[in-house]
Amino acid sequence: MAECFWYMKNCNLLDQVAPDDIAWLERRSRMRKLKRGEPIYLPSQSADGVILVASGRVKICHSTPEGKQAIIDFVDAGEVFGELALLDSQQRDEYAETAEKTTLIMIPKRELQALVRKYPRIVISVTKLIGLRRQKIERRLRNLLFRSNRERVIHLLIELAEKYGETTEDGVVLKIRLSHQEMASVIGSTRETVTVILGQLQNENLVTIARRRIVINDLSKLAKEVNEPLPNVEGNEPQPFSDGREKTAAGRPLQG
Amino acid sequence: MAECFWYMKNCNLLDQVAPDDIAWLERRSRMRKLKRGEPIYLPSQSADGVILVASGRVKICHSTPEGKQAIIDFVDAGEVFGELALLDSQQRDEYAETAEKTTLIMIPKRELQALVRKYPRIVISVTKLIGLRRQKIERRLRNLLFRSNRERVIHLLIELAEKYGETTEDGVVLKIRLSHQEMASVIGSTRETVTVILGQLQNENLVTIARRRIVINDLSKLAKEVNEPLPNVEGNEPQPFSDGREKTAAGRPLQG
DNA sequence: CGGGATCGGTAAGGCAGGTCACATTTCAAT
DNA sequence: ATTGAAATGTGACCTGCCTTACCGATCCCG
Repeated sequence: MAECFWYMKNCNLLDQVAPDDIAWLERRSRMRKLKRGEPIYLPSQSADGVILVASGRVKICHSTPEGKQAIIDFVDAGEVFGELALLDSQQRDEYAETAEKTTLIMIPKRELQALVRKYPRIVISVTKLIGLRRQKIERRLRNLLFRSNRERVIHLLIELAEKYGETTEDGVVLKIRLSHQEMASVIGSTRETVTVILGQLQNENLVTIARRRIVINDLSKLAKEVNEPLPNVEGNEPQPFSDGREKTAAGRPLQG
Repeated sequence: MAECFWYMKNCNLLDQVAPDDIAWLERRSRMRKLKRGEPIYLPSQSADGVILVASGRVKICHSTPEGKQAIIDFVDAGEVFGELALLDSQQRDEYAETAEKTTLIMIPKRELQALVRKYPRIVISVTKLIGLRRQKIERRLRNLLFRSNRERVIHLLIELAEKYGETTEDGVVLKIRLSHQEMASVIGSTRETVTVILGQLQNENLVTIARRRIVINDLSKLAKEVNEPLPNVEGNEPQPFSDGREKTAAGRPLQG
């Protein structure tokens, strides 16, 4: 359980909390280790707390009546999800599953609320978190409405570059491995179409894919094609963090 | 300006604020009266505060490079928008325009922050507001991915019924007037397609449209077709408010 | 390191829905 | 009421992409 403590210390939501209190929270949380592709919660289950991803990666999904899987979001190590449970304990209407071997820490709502009483600042962090995720979703909505599948793929690549990209001499390397099927589930398309489009982008020398490793050779050309500004990517632009989990800056936004 | 005061009193975000403080806020806010179809802010403008819709209705939009208008959300009288400006003063990447003759109250960020210092509770209300909107957007995302245009139209009708519906003996009357073009802009389709689909739904006696007034004759059948639960509609189910602006309930969710 | 499962590539065929074009109706302002 | 503007209804055409089918490559776990 010492590792659990460490994970929680590294969660930006808790970075203003004294170690003693983290230890207290830790004792009241539950750790789960899951293999790839295992369900975490189902849509019918009521939300009973917040979940911290200690290691691995989680997919937030939704299934259409015809059985197609839509991926709403990915949650990486160090990030929390299910945070809307803090607002109302309604049923969730999405489900979550692991995208790879993953360790989770389940933090009960009740204990977190107690912590909030001691550290009111946490509310601000939570607000920021929810707001940033909302901006991300709004952006995805915009990038889907009226967009062709090629444009959707390009938008996705740009998003991935922002979150997982690292600039090298070859271009922007994406430090995430996604199957074509998963990409299709994100953009609302089919596996075959994604395959074809990625093939085209390779022929045009815009991207290079080898062994499930995506390298974007010409990010600015991609961005220009869909009228997006050139995003910040790690190892390039001055701004070091732009992936929605920057160091929370002691969340002064509403206070002054 | 007395009316301005009244509007602010009726905004659920401010319902815990003493009248004196509302008056103070009012003196520092600016009122704008706009005709239908006028721009409120453009994507390039930086966000400098929150905007309260005193009367009328506002559209939050986004334009694709090809000039198609996507409608992200409607904001009705009594609701605020631009609230993400409180989190970070980034540029907005959407624009807002009036959907009809509208009166707005522009509340500067600075003054609202001062008010937050006196009423920390407001943060909770803001969090709830942002969270509810996020749930709404996530739902729209789900309802667009992998859905045919017919299904999208039906999902839209159900959403409208929840927010604007009133149950009568004829069925659910939608107290909002939308053009086919506007509906198309919401679901990412074209005006012609929406026309055809609404015509089909009329032939199937699912809806009746007369003089831009939409009446849903068989909401449960519509809901069943897209595997949605039957929504609460004003004048029918026990729960009186379910439109995302319920009386805020002094927002106890994070406090215990 | 071997073998089953998952993933990637390709092609033919069909259809939902976008585009264009035009007629008619309804709305709102004078 | 009059009239120009906006919204609606409808059809022909065409294309993007979904569907189905199949096969080779790659991965992963025992």
